[in-house]
Amino acid sequence: MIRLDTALGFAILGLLHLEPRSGYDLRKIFTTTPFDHFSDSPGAIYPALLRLRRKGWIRGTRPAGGRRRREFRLTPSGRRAWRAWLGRLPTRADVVWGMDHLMLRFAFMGDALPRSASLRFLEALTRRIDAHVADLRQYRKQTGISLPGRLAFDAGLEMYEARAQWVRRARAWLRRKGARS
Amino acid sequence: MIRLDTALGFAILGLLHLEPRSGYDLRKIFTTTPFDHFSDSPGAIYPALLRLRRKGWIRGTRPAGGRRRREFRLTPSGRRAWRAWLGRLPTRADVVWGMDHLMLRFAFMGDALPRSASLRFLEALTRRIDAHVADLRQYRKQTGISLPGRLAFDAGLEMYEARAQWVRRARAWLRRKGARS
DNA sequence: GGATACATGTAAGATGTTACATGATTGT
DNA sequence: ACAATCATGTAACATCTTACATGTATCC
Repeated sequence: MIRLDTALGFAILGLLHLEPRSGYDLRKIFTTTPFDHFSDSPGAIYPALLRLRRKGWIRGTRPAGGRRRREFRLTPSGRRAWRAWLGRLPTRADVVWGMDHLMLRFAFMGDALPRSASLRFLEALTRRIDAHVADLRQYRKQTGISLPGRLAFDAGLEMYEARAQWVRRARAWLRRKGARS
Repeated sequence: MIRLDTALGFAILGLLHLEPRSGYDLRKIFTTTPFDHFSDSPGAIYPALLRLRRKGWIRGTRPAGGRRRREFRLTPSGRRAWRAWLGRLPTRADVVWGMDHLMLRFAFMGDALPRSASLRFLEALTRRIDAHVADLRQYRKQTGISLPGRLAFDAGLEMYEARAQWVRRARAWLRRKGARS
């Protein structure tokens, strides 16, 4: 129904953009970091690295001999793909099905794009979230659900509202910090 | 790494528990409802129905002739599986990787289990979220990240805090409503 | 020399996506 | 008769999970 380009692929691209790393390094990051937890399993990461290599977005050192450390870094075309991904403004689909994605994008954005891009991103995100919250309220008014169902629904609604508040705060912070950086 | 029993399967089980439906009905629900959006594609739903049938959890009418409406309902063993799923208390893994799952479970719980089960569930959830928030704070203190990275991290943290607040409110509501139902 | 951490990968299987195929029923 | 909607399904492909297989470097 929606085409979210694969989260793991772009997370890897983002980490390799910061510095060259091996598959093992990536695994450690995914096991250690509490957020944006991607599969830390070799069965996900090594195939993902292979796919990125086949797309021409990364290239790795090729050490001679057995199983030895192999470091990957972005190619110019990989960097372009990465920036293109980061630069996309949030869509309704992103808000409904890929909020984690959006946060990942925002987190990486500061290192690769000008601050104005982050601000534009947050601005668009505010609008999308507000629109979605309005839709949900509309739905809630029209539809009868049981008490726990309603409570769970409201939990979802509140999460979007909390997110919207955070976006507004983040915009303010970014404007302030940006003014002196 | 973690074994989340498939969301779609249990969502279907939950909907069939409320009333018998066809695959087409389920698809319509998934396209129409704004929350807990599961794939509305026939390529997901019909195979899922087949799997549930093979597990012996649902059975369907078998209309003669071509492609005609086929209604599914839970078997006794399906009802047992369903209650067992609902009755599980939240784990740390649920909080980190499956919050949507948990909300789905809570939403369905009211129709199948006594109110005390919902209350126990929320109590356990509070403890789990609080523990996770403490972990995240700990991580944030120890780790240096860029400004947008930190902002995104804080967004995650705030979502958990908002969720924790909602849980406390939900418990209060449920206790109040329960007292007179 | 053995344990442990470093390091890369494959195989089997589950689930989901997109796109396609097909038939039945109802309204005009 | 035809279109729209109801209704069920398959095929090809991508991705992830679990479990396994294997080799290297370092420390004691």
